[in-house]
Amino acid sequence: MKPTTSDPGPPRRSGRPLRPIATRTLLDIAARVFAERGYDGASLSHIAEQAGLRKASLYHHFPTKEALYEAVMRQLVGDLLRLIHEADLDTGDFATRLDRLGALVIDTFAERPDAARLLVLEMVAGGRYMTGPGAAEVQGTFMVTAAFLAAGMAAGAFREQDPRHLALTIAGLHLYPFAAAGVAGAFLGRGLLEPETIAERKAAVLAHVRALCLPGS
Amino acid sequence: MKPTTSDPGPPRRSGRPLRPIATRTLLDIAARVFAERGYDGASLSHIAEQAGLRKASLYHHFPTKEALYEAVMRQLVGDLLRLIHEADLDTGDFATRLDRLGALVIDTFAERPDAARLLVLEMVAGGRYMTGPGAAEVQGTFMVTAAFLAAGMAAGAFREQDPRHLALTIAGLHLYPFAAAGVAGAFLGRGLLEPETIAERKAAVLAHVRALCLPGS
DNA sequence: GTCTATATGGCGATAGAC
DNA sequence: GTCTATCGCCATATAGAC
Repeated sequence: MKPTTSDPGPPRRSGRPLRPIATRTLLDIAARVFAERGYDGASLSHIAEQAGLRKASLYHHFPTKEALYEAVMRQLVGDLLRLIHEADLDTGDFATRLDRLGALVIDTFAERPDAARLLVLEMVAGGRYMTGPGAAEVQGTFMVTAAFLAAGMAAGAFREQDPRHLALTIAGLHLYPFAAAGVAGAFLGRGLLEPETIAERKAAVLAHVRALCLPGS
Repeated sequence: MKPTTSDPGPPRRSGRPLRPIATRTLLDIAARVFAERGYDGASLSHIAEQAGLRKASLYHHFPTKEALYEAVMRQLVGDLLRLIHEADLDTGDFATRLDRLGALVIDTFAERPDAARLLVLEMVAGGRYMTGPGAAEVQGTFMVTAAFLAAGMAAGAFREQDPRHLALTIAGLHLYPFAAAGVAGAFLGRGLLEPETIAERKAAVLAHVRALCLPGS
């Protein structure tokens, strides 16, 4: 039945690269798949397929699935922290800095839809990265945020309240709708990531954060 | 060391029940495991082990893993919706009803830590249940919330704003800290589910929601 | 740097004894 | 209603050709 000689198999001949792939490209594709299906639900076969190569070829770039995932998370968190540092959040009055930070976060999640999903999946279910290499970064980000809010209160610019719970609340109202973009979009009747919806959401979030922080009008 | 005579294999001899398990107990255990590891990460072996029986025995209670998961989600959503209906949220002025609803949600998540995790995991990653039997319930809950907020605005009790984005924000500030209870507790320096922390969080959330909804002090 | 082919293990699910 | 035993499949990971 089968040609007994060689039968090179279904897809294509072996041999040379044809089209080598950049590790950075691989990371972006893997990030998308991990964000869509979670760590356990994302198979290397599927990631490889999305990247246009074979599962075994992934092992040339990363030694294990865990290592690939950790690289994805490391790059994501690194990008986000760099972004925050580049925006100068130390100038201007407290209300202005509040607006700038909020707009920056919304724009970032709008441009990288996987970011909120990956972060929330990590914090909720996994801790594959956060309980480990990323723990310090996450705790640090919360601490910095709480410190900023406390400073605003001490300066009399923000209403007096528990800065840690305020930080948790602000994180939640930012992260959740983008992490659950599908559900949110269905509720809004229009994709959350469409430009008009993004603009709506940004205006709403800035107003919400102001209402939470600034003294009564 | 061990009685050498029979050595019936690792766990215990075959045969009769010894201790039959209630399906409701099984659902609670499965809910905990699904909440901790996600759908794909939760193996039937592990669920069975937690329940004190063998993997194959689960198939007497549920025909497939999907069916078990759907039963878990159905019970969870049912419990939550029943709870909301039992609390009479149609009496009192708008500010009071806002407080009652907030306190109810916090108390619920405090008592059932898996609830927020499962809901967020569903909305973020899966949609195994929500894109299907549960879609209507979730959308309906958002609609009802938005309608309540809009009614408060029309009555002049709440500040005029987009009720849909306000509903998303309130959902996020409620859900996220409980869904990410581990991260939140590490940041707060004390477990989020300890009674003192719960009381703190409840007071903060009620104040936050009031600040978002009520006109400037 | 990508491929084919394969090793090994855990998964969901089934059969049938007790 | 639970058990032991097993099936078939797909997962991660490895070996080695080109």
